[in-house]
Amino acid sequence: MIMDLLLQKKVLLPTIFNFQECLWFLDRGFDECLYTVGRSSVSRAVEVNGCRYILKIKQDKRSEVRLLVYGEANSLIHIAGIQDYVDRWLDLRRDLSPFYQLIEAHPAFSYMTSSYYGLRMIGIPDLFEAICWCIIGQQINLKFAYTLKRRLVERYGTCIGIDGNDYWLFPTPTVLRYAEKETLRLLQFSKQKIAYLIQIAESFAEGRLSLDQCLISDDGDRQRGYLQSFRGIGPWTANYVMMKCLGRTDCVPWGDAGIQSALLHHKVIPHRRDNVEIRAAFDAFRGWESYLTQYLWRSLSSR
DNA sequence: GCCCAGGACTATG
DNA sequence: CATAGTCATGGG
Repeated sequence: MIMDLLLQKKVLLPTIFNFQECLWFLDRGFDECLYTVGRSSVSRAVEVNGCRYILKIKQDKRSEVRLLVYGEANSLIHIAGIQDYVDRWLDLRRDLSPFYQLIEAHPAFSYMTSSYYGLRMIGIPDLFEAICWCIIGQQINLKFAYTLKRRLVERYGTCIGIDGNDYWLFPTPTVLRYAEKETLRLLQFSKQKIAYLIQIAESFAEGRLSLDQCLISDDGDRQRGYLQSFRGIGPWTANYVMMKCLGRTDCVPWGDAGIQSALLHHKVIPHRRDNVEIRAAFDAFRGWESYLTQYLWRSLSSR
């Protein structure tokens, strides 16, 4: 496939924003297979309205951020959908000032407003990808989770090459629902996770599970209830998806091992699995729990 | 060898 | 309702 530069435009940035900080979180030293982080850019393949593109988001010397869209020559450009994808990926339509006021006032976390200044919620705009990523990552260490994701993507996803670089699209529900269980076992997925992934893929393919249905109601409890009605989606996954994909700022993936580690490091809780103390820690961030979670996860990796 | 990983589900009291 | 057992494998 020959990809041409179809469009180039300036990205409208919110006030509290630092592209380098976002880039750093996007990379974090893990073996990410769905995008490539460079010194001042990030690139990935996306599918919007059935058309495939390569997106490159790049910061230039004047620290302006530009979006470059590559695609097949003379193909349609679904710019609204692409823009929406980018906005949701880096949470660009959010005013973070209320969150910064809260965190600035916190004795243990106030340093984050300068150390991590401008870090946005790094989202997973595609719901199917978000849910699958959660199931993959349940109860295993992150490094192994990235290994499993790469195996899944390289076996069932779609590769798009441009300028000698390969970009991968996450597998579609239509493909994954017919994946052979024995093959997935060879890729070292557990039987449980194989069953979850295939059932989730079926639910998407048959229209029972979709972003639109998640967003029928704005009510968090309803969204959680809907998501948790699918096998493989528990409280942790539902809340993770609500913050990373549905754009909610008020969710906590309760039970998350990373949150426990971060709160322990900050001496905010005395020991892991102290649910009372953990809830108390989030109490001061009502409405912005998702962002506190994001910043706590950020604190787990150091430069 | 042991315990923990960015959990969820089932069985049992 | 609360708790224990199960799943899988890599990493420290």
